[in-house]
Amino acid sequence: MEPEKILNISVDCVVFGYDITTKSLNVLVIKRFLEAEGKVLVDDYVLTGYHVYKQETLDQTATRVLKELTGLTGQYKKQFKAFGNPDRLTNEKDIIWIKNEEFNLRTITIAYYFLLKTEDVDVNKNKYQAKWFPVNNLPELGFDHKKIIEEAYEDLKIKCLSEPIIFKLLPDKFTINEAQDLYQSILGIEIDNRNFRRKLINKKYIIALDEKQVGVSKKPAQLYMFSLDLYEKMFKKNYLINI
Amino acid sequence: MEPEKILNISVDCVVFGYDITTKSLNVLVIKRFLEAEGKVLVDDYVLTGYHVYKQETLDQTATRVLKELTGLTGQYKKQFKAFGNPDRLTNEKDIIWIKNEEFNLRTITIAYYFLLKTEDVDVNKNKYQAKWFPVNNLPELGFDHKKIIEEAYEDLKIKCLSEPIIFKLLPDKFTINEAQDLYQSILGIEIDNRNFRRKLINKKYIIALDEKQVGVSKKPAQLYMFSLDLYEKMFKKNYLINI
DNA sequence: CCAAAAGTGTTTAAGCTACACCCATGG
DNA sequence: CCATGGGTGTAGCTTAAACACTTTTGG
Repeated sequence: MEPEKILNISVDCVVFGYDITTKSLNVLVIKRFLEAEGKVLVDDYVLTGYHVYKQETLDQTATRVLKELTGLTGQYKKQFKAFGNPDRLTNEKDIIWIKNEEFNLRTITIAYYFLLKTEDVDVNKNKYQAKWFPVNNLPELGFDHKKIIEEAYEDLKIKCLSEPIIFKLLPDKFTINEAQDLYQSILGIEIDNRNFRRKLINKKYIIALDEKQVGVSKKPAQLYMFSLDLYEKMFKKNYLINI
Repeated sequence: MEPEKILNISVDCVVFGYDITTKSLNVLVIKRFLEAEGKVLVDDYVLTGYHVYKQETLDQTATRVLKELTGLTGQYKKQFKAFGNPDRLTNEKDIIWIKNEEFNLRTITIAYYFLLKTEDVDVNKNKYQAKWFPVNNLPELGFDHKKIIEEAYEDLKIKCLSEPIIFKLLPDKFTINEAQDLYQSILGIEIDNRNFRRKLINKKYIIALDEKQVGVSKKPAQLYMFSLDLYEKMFKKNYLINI
């Protein structure tokens, strides 16, 4: 039996997945479709989310929602904002949709984002018809979910500059150029390869492995890994005022 | 008549006030006191907060709570986190207290912080018995409010390094040394006066006024102001990766 | 004239920016 | 042998960090 739900509080999850082959930062959304008397009433996408259970923390709700959607656990997650405007679920389509759901029209949602790799999710046999879209080319989205995604993306852009979270989006073993491509995708900028290389390789917590890429046509690149252990050991808060 | 409340969703406000004379970053809290049969049951402090009304945004709730407490409007505010652990209101004292209030035991709170000057609040004739405490020397606090304050403070520490929010804590006209003292209070560090001075004075949006301090014994210092207008005009996002 | 706080310069080191070509590999 | 992406070095400039004494003013 399902635990008791809090009907007016939900968690919504912005699942960011990086596709290393297409160099695309994507968001995982699910299909929302409803028809009646042969007419399509609702046909768009939404974020995955769910009510908070009476006996769980918000973090637990987020973890549960991600697992239900993707089967994954232990991924990087961050609570970034609560959305609670009175009109956030009151577009025409949303109201039609909510009629079919056990949903309070005045629901506040606590939004999280997750960082993972697109390849870790098997969207083909997904019961929610989950689908990846590039964060810069989103489909029509229900509720206020476009806004939620945009704010998650802004938070991610800022956070990736000061914390080593990009490695959550990369495979354990990656090349310098892959890391550069990722930054370029997230930030939408061009980075000088020589400067970026030097910067990364000089970090003691970026470890060159005794391994190179295999199975690539052309010159295989040196593989590196990120050591969270070393990062935390040498981490020193710097109070650089930069206003 | 009071608007309809959402009984399980509240907003709590961490009001930071800087006291320029004592160089202390303070938090405004209100008294919580209850006795029965001559015995003191509850005697501590809490943040100000209130239920969200059915027809208002979360930001509006926060603004309303601050106005109710201080009479002030238009102060800098930031929503920084939602707190929703199932056990966050279940300490012994909290349960006693909640019996007297129209409060759901499973309430989720959206926490905001405000930045202002202690002198802008008249605590003496405050009906909530509001009181300032240094953020590093807080009294006993009810609910999970100690944790909320600590997380607000952490957010403020990070944010003041990259955004010109300290000027919300200073008078319109301030001296360089006052700004330095403020940074030192917030961050708990010592800053070299010559380096700090040069840094600030070189900013085009820090404007030297044709005015000096008056009424001070000893040498009166040059007054400056912060121009938000100029700041925004010259603001250029820099994508410095610093991991 | 004295106490107190304001204000001032220089040197060194680190790190960012800009910039163009050769190399190694697999096919 | 060639196409492709991997990999490399330097010089100039900006900015941070470290450091101690003089000046101005009100009382």
